[in-house]
Amino acid sequence: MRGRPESTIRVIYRKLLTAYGPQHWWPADSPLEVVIGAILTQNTGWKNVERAIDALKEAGCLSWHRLHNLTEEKLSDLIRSSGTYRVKAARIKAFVDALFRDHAGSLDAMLGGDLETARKRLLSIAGIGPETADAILLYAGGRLTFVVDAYTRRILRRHFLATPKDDYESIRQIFHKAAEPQEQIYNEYHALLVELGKRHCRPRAACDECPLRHLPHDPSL
DNA sequence: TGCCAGGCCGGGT
DNA sequence: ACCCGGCATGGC
Repeated sequence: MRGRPESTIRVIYRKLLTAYGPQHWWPADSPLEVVIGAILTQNTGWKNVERAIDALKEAGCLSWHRLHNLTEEKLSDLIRSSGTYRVKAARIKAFVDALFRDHAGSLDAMLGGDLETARKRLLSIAGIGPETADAILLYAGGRLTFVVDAYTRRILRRHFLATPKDDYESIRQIFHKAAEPQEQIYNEYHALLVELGKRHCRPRAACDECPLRHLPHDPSL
């Protein structure tokens, strides 16, 4: 007796995990580093972000209180290597300000409680959009919310699981409905999609070794 | 040597 | 409701 066919979303997860193995995300030593990294990596390669985090570490500024007391100008200097550094300094400041103003400096408090409520709190901070909010909730807070990035959208379109008119929320719901609802799975799945994206969803990338090449897809997407 | 990266915001149609 | 430019460094 055959059960209901496994959804393509689950098949993709299995294939990626087999091909690449566990990714051990988020690449950070603490929830604080996850938050800072999530903001710094906006439209920026991770290498540049690592440098900026190293500089913050070197300067002894990787604590909420230190960040809170640092001037925005000084902060922007330290994170220069991550690009768009004035914008990002303001965004980190806005986050830290909200953390102390509304949650007495407790990240657990900020990320706790009802999920959608916590998510809306983050989205109300200037510079925290849906992807950054979900990354913080999942990787710093251990909350069950799927992170959708540009690679994820592109991969789903390639495999006819989404169309160009599907927005962030609709793609997020595709995963919430089809993937196994476990934090560990969401954690690994997003990381695996990024790995796939880096290897096969860039200009000049070859598809002949793509782990998903045997699934129905449109190579031109 | 250009083009691009694990977005987000604000202004113009 | 979309669409687009700005933000900016370092890697490939």
